[in-house]
Amino acid sequence: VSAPATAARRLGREFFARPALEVAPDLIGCTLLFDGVGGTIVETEAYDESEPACHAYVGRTARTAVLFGPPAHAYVYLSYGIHQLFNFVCDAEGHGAAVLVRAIEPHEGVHEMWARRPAARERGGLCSGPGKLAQALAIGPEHNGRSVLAPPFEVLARTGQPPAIVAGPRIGITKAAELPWRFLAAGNPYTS
DNA sequence: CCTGCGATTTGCT
DNA sequence: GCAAATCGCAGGC
Repeated sequence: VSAPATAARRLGREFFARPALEVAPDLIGCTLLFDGVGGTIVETEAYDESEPACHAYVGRTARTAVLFGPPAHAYVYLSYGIHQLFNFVCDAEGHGAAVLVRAIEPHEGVHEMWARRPAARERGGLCSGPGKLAQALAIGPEHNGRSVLAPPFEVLARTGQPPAIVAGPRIGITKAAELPWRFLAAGNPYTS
């Protein structure tokens, strides 16, 4: 992937300055790179302050401040005391919303991913889950609040035809579990 | 292959 | 004090 070719595909702030429910399916098929390591986004979930599964539901706190900040920034937090989860902050500044990236199809820097995730048994397990993804790309709490429009982040628009997308309920939540706000690339084997 | 459980920390009640 | 946007391993079939 040459630098001039990727520069033209780079997503801008306006892409993320929309409701998370619009951004989440639009991200399927886009490319996420962190320090040159990453691949094609194949699974996302939308979260919005209007529903209780979203951390922003409780209002602005020290933890959720980033969610209410400007869009196109990273929201990274610790889940179950062990796993880092990476989200794109979405919607207008002042509105708490985000899209969780749950899985990518590995393309760039696959060797680094294997080094960081020796527990993965096959290529399909490198980035097939939000915790795995953050570990494979070496995204951590130090990146919370960072802009995704500048290095080490690089987010690229898809090329070619839009992929087939299927929606379903979000994973691992107990509140608002009925909302079909999870989006997957149809038939893709690199999902969680 | 599939199911069940422990890990480990933070934020909010 | 407890629940949490998960993962990997052990053990059983």
